[in-house]
Amino acid sequence: MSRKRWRSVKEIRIADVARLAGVSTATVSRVLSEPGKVRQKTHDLVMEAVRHSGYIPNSTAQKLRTRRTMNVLVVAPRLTNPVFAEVLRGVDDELTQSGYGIIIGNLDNRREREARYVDLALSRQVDGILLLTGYIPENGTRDMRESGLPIVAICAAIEDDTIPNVVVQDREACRRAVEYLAGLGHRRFGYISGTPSSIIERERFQGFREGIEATGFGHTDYVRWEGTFVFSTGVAAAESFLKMKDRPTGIFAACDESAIGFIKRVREERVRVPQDVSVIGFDGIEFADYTEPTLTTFRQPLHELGRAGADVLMKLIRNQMKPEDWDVRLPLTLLERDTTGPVLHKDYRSLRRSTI
Amino acid sequence: MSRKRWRSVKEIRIADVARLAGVSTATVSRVLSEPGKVRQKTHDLVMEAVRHSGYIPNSTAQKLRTRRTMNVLVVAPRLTNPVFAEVLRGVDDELTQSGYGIIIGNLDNRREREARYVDLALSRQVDGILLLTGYIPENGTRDMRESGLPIVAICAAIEDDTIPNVVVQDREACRRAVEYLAGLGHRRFGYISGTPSSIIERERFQGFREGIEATGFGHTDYVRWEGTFVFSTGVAAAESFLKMKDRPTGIFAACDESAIGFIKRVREERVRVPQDVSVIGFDGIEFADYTEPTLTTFRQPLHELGRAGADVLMKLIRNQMKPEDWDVRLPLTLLERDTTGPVLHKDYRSLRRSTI
DNA sequence: TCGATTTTTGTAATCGATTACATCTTGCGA
DNA sequence: TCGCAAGATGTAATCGATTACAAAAATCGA
Repeated sequence: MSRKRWRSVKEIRIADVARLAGVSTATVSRVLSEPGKVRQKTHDLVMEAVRHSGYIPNSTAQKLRTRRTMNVLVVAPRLTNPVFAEVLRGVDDELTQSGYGIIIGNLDNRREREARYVDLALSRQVDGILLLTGYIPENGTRDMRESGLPIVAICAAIEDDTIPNVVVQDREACRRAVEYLAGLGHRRFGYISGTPSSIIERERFQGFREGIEATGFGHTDYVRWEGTFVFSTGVAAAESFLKMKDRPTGIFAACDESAIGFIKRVREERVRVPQDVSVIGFDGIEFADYTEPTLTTFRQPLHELGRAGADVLMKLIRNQMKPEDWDVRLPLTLLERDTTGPVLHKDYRSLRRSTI
Repeated sequence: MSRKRWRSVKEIRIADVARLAGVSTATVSRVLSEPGKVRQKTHDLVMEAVRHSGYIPNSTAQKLRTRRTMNVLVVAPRLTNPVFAEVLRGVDDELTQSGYGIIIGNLDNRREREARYVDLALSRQVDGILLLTGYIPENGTRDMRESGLPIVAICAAIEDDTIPNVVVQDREACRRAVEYLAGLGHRRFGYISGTPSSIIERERFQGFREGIEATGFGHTDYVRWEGTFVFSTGVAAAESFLKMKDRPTGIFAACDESAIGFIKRVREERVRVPQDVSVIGFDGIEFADYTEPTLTTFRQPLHELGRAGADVLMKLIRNQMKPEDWDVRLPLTLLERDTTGPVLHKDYRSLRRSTI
């Protein structure tokens, strides 16, 4: 098997172009980056040389000299999570348009991975940082703030005066979720949690509890199942649910995946959704519209969240930030679909008889 | 609202450390990158200065001098596709371990976006390229090969002697899919396609047809529904299916999403899966295990694919490539789940007798 | 046409590291 | 103690662009 070897491309430098056009490197540089500063005739001469030689500036040299890398670091807990993937898409849309590149920092839910990205920031490989983590990564000695680079938090808020937050109104939405279930007649609730240590989870649970209190039944009758933001958490919650005598009838899951896992498992045991138990999710991932029954959930404006976060970051990089733009909180939309419905039985005893 | 402004971090350069330690910059550089080349005493002196000053080398300057960027460009058709997200995870695992960073090139299914990444390659912002696209991106004038950088194709093969392919045995798997359905007694088949212009789709359809021919019934009795690699393609195929008089009983979808879309839609019309129609998908995304019924599908070793691709690329970058490693074709695994079953329909009773 | 002013272009310093080569130390054997 | 090789460190060139400043050319009015 004889393969061609990599073409060893002769690298064309700005000096080569200058020689070809019979001008200095300064002039070539100006033609390429300062429009209108060079006489038309010279300009054409240089452009001809550029075209002819196929010259493309070495971006590393540019970066060194200008101190701008035109790259942004995006740190996310897990890229295979459709929520982050979609946010990243929004970020990408916005940044690409302005000529910025994206370096991804995928933690894959392992915190030890964050150190690497702190170093990356400290060694000035990027002009700014987008955090989807809800906390400031550190490497044991130092944290990302010490890079002096602009940082913006998306998805999960960070409590730090120097860091703008671009997030959704989770807490309000979670409260509304409970109110919605209560409005359908539900009185006993279940909460399927996300990763307990995460800011997002804390916000959502807080909202859930506020909702419970707001129902005004004078008591907080709910079960809480702990887990992480994955399918299997819902399955585990379902196992626990199935063993209960007095099952809750209104379940709120902190993410769509666990809602889906829950539904799948309980249906296997012939529990009907929504007749026997109503389930409401959170996120609005595309997949939630393809389950059976289709999932009632709150849709996050994920793409918009990414765009807005990137926009704020770029303003910060360019020093065009106005204080009133700092914090953004986008609303969520309730998608009323088929996993929620009115309580059909006033008394749990009769419910059980009719189901089994 | 008074916010703290970004700390203006004073940048510490190698010269500062050298002065602090009372040595030359050359020595500092050697301490940091050539272990054992500097006398222990000097070494400790320098390290103390480094620690004390919190020095981290400016990576842009390093890149310029060493001509190594330690970055890799990964071009993918669409990042919100769970298949690519998972492959990217594998790539990330492997590259991160070796100190490489990832710059993402998300085409978002829009080919006009590829130009940007060609320029990025030509301006030497990366040391190598991983293509998940199945073709060589170009910017109108030049294509990525002209960067002279090592390129590796994953997921979708590229026919170019200079580019190693790290892919799966799609064609074989697709053939087996048909054989599997045929083995269950199916004689009329349906094929739900992916994006027709993509290499992946062509490979899979080719395999499907080979499978049909291999059944040896002397005819090719199948319907083909065109679409792209998304849920809605399956829904559209289902609409067409539902209108047919002589419906096929064995459906093969070129990806899990469209299989899921198909199943959801036909079940809405009380078509039973697998009693009335068997469906088999392709990819093995996590979600396929949470549908109802759970989806029979071929699992791609996605994570492994990413790792292997990254591994080949790094070998190429380091010039350690042995020709026999060039092409990798990983096998797929059939996950027999609940959307496939024997033909039950009475018209086929005779067939069943003869086959089973 | 001349000189002053403005515009265009060139020269060389600069960004911050690495590294070839030169020079200085050290260690060791005679 | 001296000489020489090996080892450690320093000096300065280098990577490839941008840009401050200097110099040259063009423009314009008198």
